[in-house]
This record gives sequence, structure tokens and C-alpha cells, in this order.
Amino acid sequence: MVRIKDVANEAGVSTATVSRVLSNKPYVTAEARERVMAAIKKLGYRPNQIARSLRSQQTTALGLIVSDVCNPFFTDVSRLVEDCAYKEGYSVFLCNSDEDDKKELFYLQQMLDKNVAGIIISPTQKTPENFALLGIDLPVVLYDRSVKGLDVDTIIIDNEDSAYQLAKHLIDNGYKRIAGIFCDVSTGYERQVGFEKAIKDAGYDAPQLIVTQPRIEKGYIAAKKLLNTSPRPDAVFTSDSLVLSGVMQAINESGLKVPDEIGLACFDDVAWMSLVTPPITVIRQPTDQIARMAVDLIMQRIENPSQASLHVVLKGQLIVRGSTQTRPA
Amino acid sequence: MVRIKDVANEAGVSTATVSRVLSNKPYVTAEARERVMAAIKKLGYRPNQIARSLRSQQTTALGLIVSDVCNPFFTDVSRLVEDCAYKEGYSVFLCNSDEDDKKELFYLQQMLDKNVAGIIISPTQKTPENFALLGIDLPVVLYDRSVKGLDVDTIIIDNEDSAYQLAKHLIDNGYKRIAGIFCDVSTGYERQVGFEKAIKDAGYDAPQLIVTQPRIEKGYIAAKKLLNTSPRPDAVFTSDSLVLSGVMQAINESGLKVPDEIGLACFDDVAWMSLVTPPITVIRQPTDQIARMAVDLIMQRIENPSQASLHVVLKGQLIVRGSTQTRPA
DNA sequence: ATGAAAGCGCTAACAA
DNA sequence: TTGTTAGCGCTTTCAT
Repeated sequence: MVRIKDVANEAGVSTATVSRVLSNKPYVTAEARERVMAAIKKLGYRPNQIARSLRSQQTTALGLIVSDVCNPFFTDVSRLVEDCAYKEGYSVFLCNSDEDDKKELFYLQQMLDKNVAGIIISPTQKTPENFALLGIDLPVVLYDRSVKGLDVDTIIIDNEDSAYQLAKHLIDNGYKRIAGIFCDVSTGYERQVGFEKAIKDAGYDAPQLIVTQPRIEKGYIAAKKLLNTSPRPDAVFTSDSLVLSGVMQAINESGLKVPDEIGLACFDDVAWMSLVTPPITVIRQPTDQIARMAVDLIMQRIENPSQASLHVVLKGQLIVRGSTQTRPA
Repeated sequence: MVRIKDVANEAGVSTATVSRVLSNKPYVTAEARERVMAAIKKLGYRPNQIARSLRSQQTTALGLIVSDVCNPFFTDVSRLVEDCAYKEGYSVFLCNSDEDDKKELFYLQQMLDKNVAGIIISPTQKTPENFALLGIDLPVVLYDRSVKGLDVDTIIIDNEDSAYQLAKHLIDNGYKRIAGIFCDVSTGYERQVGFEKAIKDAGYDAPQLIVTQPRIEKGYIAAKKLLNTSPRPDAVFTSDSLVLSGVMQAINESGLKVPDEIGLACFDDVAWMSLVTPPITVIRQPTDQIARMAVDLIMQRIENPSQASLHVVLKGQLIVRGSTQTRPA
């Protein structure tokens, strides 16, 4: 291993000068800088990040804690976060809390131990507890979900509005008995509110509702239940793509035709939504913007820890496809 | 921040003793150990991993370099690797080389700079160059793809056999003009070999072949081309799920019916494969085994760097679905 | 079984 | 503008 001292010797300067060159600090003559650069190149020197971190008490690593990496929405965002972060010179630790409060806390602590510069997280826990336990003075950005009572930078979409829009689209297209399956997370609640509002505004009876976890099997179970009620719903509104997978499995088994016998609408425009027959009408979340903003905010917060916290609300985009075709009245 | 010294003071011992307790070293009386534990608990002490790493010259972090995080196969594996690694007490840096040699080298260097304990990678570069440049004496595990001339632990599936099996299945089911789309990576080559062998063994003419990159758009372009030839292929065999997405888009646009007018077979049982109509016949790669083995091998290698390198070949599993239904002769 | 002290590789005061 | 030096928090000889 070649150390900073070796470079200093080779260039005939002190380690301090090498350090200054390394961090682009002023007060180095062009000539000295060049000699140092030459020495670095010649020796193939690469600074030891660990030593640097220990001394400077800061790292260029970010923690990315995702509530479920199986969910394509989150993998999408993770990929983009990783991309943006590396462009800023930061590397990212990926963690999967798996919708488990305990795991979330564990990872939060791990990240703290690793001295990450900041944490980007889609929180699993609904209360600020996990964050409080850490006495977090560390930059944190929440995305996808907010936590009541936790005043940190947050990026979400207008879940209530989007859900309202999506439900209204179903209503406008002639669906009458729209059942809803929502997830037991903050986004799920918000989407449920928008959904119920739209149903109410249309003057329909209170809809059938199921609240469950964002898992394929849960969607399957919920759909089985819904399809067995009578009168059967003529459309299913789901707040999560994993749940929709399960719903579709149940529908396929039942032999019901989409959209003629049952309409389908969902959140998240994951890849397969446009591949199935018929393709699925969705609210697309701007994953690229979410990721970009998340990294942006964390960078801002790292630079300026005391600025007032930002709450960014992005717009979901309704994408109409075959699964919600107009019904004959 | 509470330091080891604070704990030592609180417990009335030296930092060395605290360190011994921390690393479960012998030569500490039960009584001292208890006092230390109490002090740790009381002060909420958590060892500084960076300091520890600097001193001990080792970390408990792994680098996971993925050739394309957009590909569900890789996200699947990543998730599982992350899971297994954390169970072993290791955290993982996720990097996306994006099928780009330069990016791969960049990340390899980054990981080296970070002093990771090992690297798990699905290599993008086909030659050992990137690894050679680093003078890697670091534990490395290759997965999904092998690199000629690089003798390190490797986990792949029996691509040639699996492809042969999948092609033979098409042949057995009465498909006659099977076109193949393969990717320009080591797995793609191997799958192509198995495919061509099966075609040849069946006594068919040389099939139409397209070699391209593992991207949705590429699949779309390739399919457009294939669908315009005459006679049109009666089945398409693809080596990659992203490519298949593109192929399906093209087929949907053309109005062709699967499997009556065109059969479809692919590698990787990603989630939507069983959701589309008809569901897709695939070779399933055992992503869980791959991930588990990858972490296993890297752990072994970390413990015993000099052991002979292992080449694990796992079996792909043929899953027959509607997209390759028997054709009437 | 325990403690004193050196030092991992680097950065940042401070002195020159 | 540059060099000297202390020390980040920890582990690990080496003495005891």
C-alpha cells in the first residue's frame, strides 16, 4: 500500500502539501501541485478513505433504507438514487427494512455507526420513535412516506389527489361498485382518503374496503374475498403494485375478464403494467424525480444542516390503459 | 459521542480491556467483563467502525457490483445478497456498472478505496483487465457471468444445458421456425450455443439469430426485424427478460397471437412472467441459491484467502407455461 | 488478566 | 506558501 507519506517523499514536499493538493485547497504553488500530481500518478496512490474519514469525521457514504426491495417501485428509486449519489461522489449502503420496525432501527443504527453523511429512507415505522432513539442530528430525507411528528425533509406524491383522480376516472368510465384494497402504510391511508372522497362525491354507497400489507399474497387473499361477495365489485382499485399482482392471480383463476367483467386500477407504473393484457391503468409516480430530489435534498442538508425542512409534494400522473375501458351503461 | 475511553473510565478499566470485551477476546475476568458491559449499556456506547477499520485494516462491508440494476434478475439477487450479508454482520455497497466497462473499473477502485472485505460482482467486462489493473488480492466472487482467464470463485447456471432444454421444449411442442435473440454477454453466448445445438439436433435449418444488448428497446428493435421476415418465425427464444419485454411490445403492436401465431420462451422467471396472458415459459434461475452461495463463498474466501477457487454451476429449471403451448402439426 | 503506549493513514492547527 | 505536529477512536503488542 502506498501512503500519503510516500507521495510526499517522492514529490519532495510534506504530507500536508499533498493533502492540500488532494482536497483542492488553496495555498499550493502550481509547481508543487504538479510535482505532487506526478508523484501520485507515478506511485498509483489512492487516498485511504477510512483514514480520511476518521480524521475528518465525515464520510462520503449515504445510507439508503428501503421498506421493501422486492417492490419494483423501490428498486426503481434505489437504482436512481445510487446513480445520482455516485455522480455527487457518494456511495450508498443499501438496506432493506422489509416493513419491519426492528430491522429499520437496526439499520438506522448501523448507518450511524458507519458515520454515513446522510440517510435516505422510506420509513416503515409510523412514529418518530426509531429516529428519536438515535438522537438523530444526521441529515435524513424521507421519501414515499411521511412520519407524523418527524420534521425532516420529505418527498412524497399527492397521494390523496392522485387517488381521487384515479377513482374518478373509474367512475367516469361507468364503473359502479368499486372495491378498494389499501396498504397499511402512510401512502395507503392517504390514497384511501382520496378514493373514498371520490366515491362519496359520485354519490355511491360506501365501497368495500380491505386494508392489508403490501405483499403479493395479501393481494391474492383480499381479491379472493372480494370476488366472492355479491354483488361482485365491477372494479378493483389497489394502492400497490404487489397487491395488484396478487389480485390478478386471483382474477385469472376465477376466469373473470378484464375489463368487461372487472376493471382494474393501481398505483405505480412498474414495467409489466403495460405488458399484460389488457394493460393496466395506473398513477405513475415520478420515480426519477423522487430519486433526484432525495439526493438533492440530502446534499443540501449535508451542506447546510440547519436550514428549514422541506416538504416536497410531487404530482402523480394518471395513465389510462385498457384495464379501465368505458363500460356500457 | 461516547468513546471507548469513556467506557473504560466508567468501568474503571483500561481501553484495552474494553476492546477485549468488545471483540470477545479471552483473558478478561467475568467480573471485568460485566462491569464493561454495564458501562457500555449505561453510556449507550457504540464502537466507531471507522476507527476500528483503520486500526485493524479490515472492514465488514462488501461491494456488490451489478451489471444492470434495472434487470429484475439482478435486483432479485441484490436483495438476497443484502439479506444474507447483513445476517453475517456485513453491510453492502451497491453499485450499478450499467454494462459499462469504465463504470465497472471505477466502482472496483472505489470499493478498493473503501477497503471492502470482498466484492461480489456480475462482470461487465469480458476480460480480466479491470481486475488485473487493481492487482486484486481481494476476495472476489463472480456471479451470473464468468470471465475467461480470471480464476476466482464463480457462480453460474448451466446456461448451455438450460437453453438446450428450453429450445428442445419448443421443438417438442411443434415449433418449426424458432428465432433466437441473445445478449452480448457471457451468459448470452452460452445460451446461444445450447439453443443452436438443440436446433441442429432436431435437424432444422440454421435459425435466425440476433445478438444485442440486454435492454428493452433492443428487444423491441430485434422483434420488429424478426416479425418482418418471411417466412415469419413461429416462435421467439430470448436469453433475457428485458429483451422479452421489448419483444412483447412489438408482438402486441403487430396483433399477433401468442402462442397460436408465435410462441415465446425466455430466461428468468421474473414476477410478471406468470401474470401476462398467456404466461411465459421460462428457465428459472435459482436467484436465492445464487445469492446465498455468493455470500457464502465470499465469507469462505475472506476467512481463507488462499483456498482453491470454486466454480459452482447451478441448474436452471424449466417452467412450462401457456406461451409455448403445443402446436397442431 | 490487565494496562501503557504505539500507531493505522490521514487532516488541520499552528508555526515558520 | 509550506512544514511540523497532534490526534481522530480504536486495536494490539509488550510489559507487568
